[in-house]
Amino acid sequence: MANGGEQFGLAEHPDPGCVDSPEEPKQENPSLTLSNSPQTASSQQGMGSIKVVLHDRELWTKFDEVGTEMIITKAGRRMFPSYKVKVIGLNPKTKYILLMDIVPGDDHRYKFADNKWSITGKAEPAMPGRLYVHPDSPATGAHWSRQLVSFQKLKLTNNHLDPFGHIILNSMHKYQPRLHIVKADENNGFGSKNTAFCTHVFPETAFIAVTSYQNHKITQLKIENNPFAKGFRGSDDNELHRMAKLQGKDYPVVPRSTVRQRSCSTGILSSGESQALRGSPETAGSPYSCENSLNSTSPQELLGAPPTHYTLPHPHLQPGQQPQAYNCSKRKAEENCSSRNLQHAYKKTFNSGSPSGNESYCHPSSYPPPPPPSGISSSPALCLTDSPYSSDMGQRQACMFASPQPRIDELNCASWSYSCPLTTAMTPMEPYPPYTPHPSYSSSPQGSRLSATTHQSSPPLGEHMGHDPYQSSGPSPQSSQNIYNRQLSSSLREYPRYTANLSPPLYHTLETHTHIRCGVPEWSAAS
DNA sequence: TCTTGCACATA
DNA sequence: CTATGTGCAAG
Repeated sequence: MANGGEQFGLAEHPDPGCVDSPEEPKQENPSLTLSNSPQTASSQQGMGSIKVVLHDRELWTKFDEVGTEMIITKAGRRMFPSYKVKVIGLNPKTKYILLMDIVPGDDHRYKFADNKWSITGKAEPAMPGRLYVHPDSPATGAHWSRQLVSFQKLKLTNNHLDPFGHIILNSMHKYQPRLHIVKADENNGFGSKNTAFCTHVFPETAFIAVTSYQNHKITQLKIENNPFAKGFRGSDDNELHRMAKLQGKDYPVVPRSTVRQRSCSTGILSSGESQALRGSPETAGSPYSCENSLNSTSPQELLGAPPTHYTLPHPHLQPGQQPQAYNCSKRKAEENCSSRNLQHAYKKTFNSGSPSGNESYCHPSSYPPPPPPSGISSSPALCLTDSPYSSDMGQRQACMFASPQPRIDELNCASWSYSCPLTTAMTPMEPYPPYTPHPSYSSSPQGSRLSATTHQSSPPLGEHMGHDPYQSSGPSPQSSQNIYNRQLSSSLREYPRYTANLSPPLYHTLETHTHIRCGVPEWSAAS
């Protein structure tokens, strides 16, 4: 993000067709899915035609230009702007699970000094990532398409022992939210082999987690745009009154009607000084997405799944990226991706290199991925299973898992994270210590919500990206980004023990190591 | 840096 | 009305 300016600077559209243009009137950025391999499984799966548009992209862009910060608290704090998307192209009758996770944007620790963000060291070991399953999941394509899909209730916490299923993050670290759409059709249940899913990343939603705001510009943007912070808005007069009140003086309050909010306007940022300048309209568009469908059934395979770690392209750095979606469908490892299979398919980013480049990645599903050289790859996998718990029998649980990294810390994390049942199964396969399953907490009555953990590891940034480049042929994405895929496990298993625990709200966490790299060296915020 | 209680806001 | 989400400032 922050760094922005770069990416946007020019908005070139690499693909005409694909993306949204910067100027689009609204914020819709269609993600494009383009499918690379339409005919492949993906198309069959129907995941290839899915487009995701980030709602209120302009607002996100305003924050991003300054260097978005999200407060994290022990109790859990919502994100603002809220992550809401419009999903297009789903099969109306097919059921899907929509979920989010938030992965490290890089492996740096940041500090805010001299009115700007800079790297101050290496990131802490990633916390176990958790998944936030949209409460409506699973639901039909018709349902999801009917209105905006809001992840507004998702909460962020800095409590590594959080019992509520909130997404755990480290303060002063950069993160990238991701949206995953998993096909949950009955005929294609999680357990089945062909579970397909696609991932969408909007680079403009990247942020640095903080316990208190660092950049005053961000504070102002939050106050101006978040209805719950309306109490802090006000005309100057109001400000004075408010201040006075705080000091114990009670003066009549002036109507603050005058708040100045800006609408989200134009893509250009208004904030006057936006610093960076990224004006990038482009981002809006679509994220890159990839689809996958897996066949692998065995846990092992799952585990073995390719590490998908992908790194994100630096969004920020690259100028004109256009959002595009990539689809990768992998049925079998052999198929599409097979060649690719590099074992790890991951996307690489080239940030520096090609401005417009984008890549998509496919992951081979079937091969166990050799760990990336750097060792850091992350390979999250998704697994879905039907859960008995869900209110609806049919509900499924979704979990992401990835092979853990060898790190101790992570291991530890794993221990406290809730693990998905599948995990267990998988564990054996994994190179690293297994996850221990943990009871899930349920917070919501409905069961629809699951949380999983993903472990993130931090890879060496630069390097591992490079390695295998597997690039996708696709068009280059612009703003949104990439996607990676992972496998889904087909097995449906039930784990009795979990059952009990899983109460209605199911939170499952699995660990996955994923690491996204956005490489931005610095976010400069600007200013 | 982070936590806590507060006033003020939404829903 | 209640419950909950905000940033602030004090600790």
